[in-house]
Amino acid sequence: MNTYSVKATLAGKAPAETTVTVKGWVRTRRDSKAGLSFIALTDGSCFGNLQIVAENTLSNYASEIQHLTAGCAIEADGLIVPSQGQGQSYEMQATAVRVIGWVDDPETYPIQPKPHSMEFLREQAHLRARTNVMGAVARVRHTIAQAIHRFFHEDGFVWVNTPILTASDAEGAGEMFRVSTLDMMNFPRTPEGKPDFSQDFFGKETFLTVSGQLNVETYCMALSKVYTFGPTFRAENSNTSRHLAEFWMIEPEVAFANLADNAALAEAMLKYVFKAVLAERPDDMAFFEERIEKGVIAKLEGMIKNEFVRMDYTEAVNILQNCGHKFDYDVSWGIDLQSEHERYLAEKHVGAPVILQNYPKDIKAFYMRLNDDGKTVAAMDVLAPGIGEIIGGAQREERLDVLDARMDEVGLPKEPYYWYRDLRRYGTVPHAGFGLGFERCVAYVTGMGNVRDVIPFPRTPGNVRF
RNA sequence: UCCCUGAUAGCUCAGUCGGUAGAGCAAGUGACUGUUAAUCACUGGGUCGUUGGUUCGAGUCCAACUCAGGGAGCCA
Repeated sequence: MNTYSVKATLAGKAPAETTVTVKGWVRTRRDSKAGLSFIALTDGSCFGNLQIVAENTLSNYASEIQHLTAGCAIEADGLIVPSQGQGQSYEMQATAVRVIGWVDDPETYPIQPKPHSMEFLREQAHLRARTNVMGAVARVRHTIAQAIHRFFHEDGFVWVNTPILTASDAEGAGEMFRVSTLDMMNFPRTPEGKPDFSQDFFGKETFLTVSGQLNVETYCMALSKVYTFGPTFRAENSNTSRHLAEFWMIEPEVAFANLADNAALAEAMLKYVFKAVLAERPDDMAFFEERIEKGVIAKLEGMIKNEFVRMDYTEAVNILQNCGHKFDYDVSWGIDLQSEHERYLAEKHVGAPVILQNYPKDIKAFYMRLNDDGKTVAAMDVLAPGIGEIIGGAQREERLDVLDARMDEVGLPKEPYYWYRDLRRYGTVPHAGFGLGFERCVAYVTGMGNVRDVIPFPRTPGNVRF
């Protein structure tokens, strides 16, 4: 007997007049004393449930079927037929229902057929995948990841796996997690009494990566179009809906490209992703539209249709200074824009994503390319309404003398970066890239308000339980 | 890390002026001629986050701590 997914049966892909098998978990059970029960079955293959009609003529009707509760695992055999009731295309007329796994103590089973708060579900991270929301998030997350790989692949990019362990202790992107095999109770010490990392596993102090960018630039200088897609770690004590200690990041890097090319790539990539989600996951998006964020679908359609606004930092400062809006923090040229400023630009002034470009060099990283004005660098941030900075990127400084001057200015030692500087000594070319926070992207697409709810097992300060 | 708010049944919450604990959903039992997070009736279910303090008496007032949420900073 052939097994069919819930998705296939609802799409009418199961053969008519043939007994098939479905397998999954009970969402709800409704009884009718007409002598039958309705079981809503999910197997995660799509948003919808398959309705299984089980009549009291089944041998285990009273003993088992009437005791099924949310979460029970079952297999059912039967005919897939057009539904006699409203609300679903097809349903199964069951000839057998086998219970594979009961729910122990249904009263305390956390996942009940009712609304749960996201905070509660976060405490039940091992069970929350069984909910409508998390199932929909998981499928959309997968769709986005696949779309990103497809977008780059179709455009001739090569996926480069940059290292997760790194000895660069000054990548400048944030606090880092140390990785060590030294005995923390009794570690070897230098004459100065500090930990002697020369006796550690790698012979020097080692961390988890905060960015694959510097590494991926080396492959960019050989393969022209490359990107990373992998986990990233930041030991910042950030407690917000947009930060995780462990998150996934996509970092394309393109040779012979400038800032305008970079912005165009970011825009094309986001549009490609949004189109893919709307096309491939209409069921899940309809759910997000109804229960999570009214208007998400129109939001994405608008992003696909309209050109992203490009705006120079200097212009943004002028707008903010003359808009008449009272900000908690005053705006002047040279400051790092506050969340309230970015939000005003994206949400009020433009009402759509904005690509802010050419920031003052003093508030940006050392590797960003110095513009001819000597004051700004070719950096860009993509600000999305509602979530803020979703992408940060730049054209890189390809001129060794300028890069060295910048490193001196910032006070970075050259020796650890000799390999990064070598890229500028041997066949250097203009190049540019950006970083996309994967969870921020998933949150934006689904309308979910917290990145902790779009990653299966969020890691945040004080939370590494599951 | 800073500011604000919160923690009461399995879940979501109410709980007045300090006077001895409530609802809805879920669960159990029963009713109901195909239901759509069904409906109706009944039943069981509580260390009021932790510790200490004030008081004859604390879910309620005070302090500290823990955790969570919103905002900020840092950033993706």
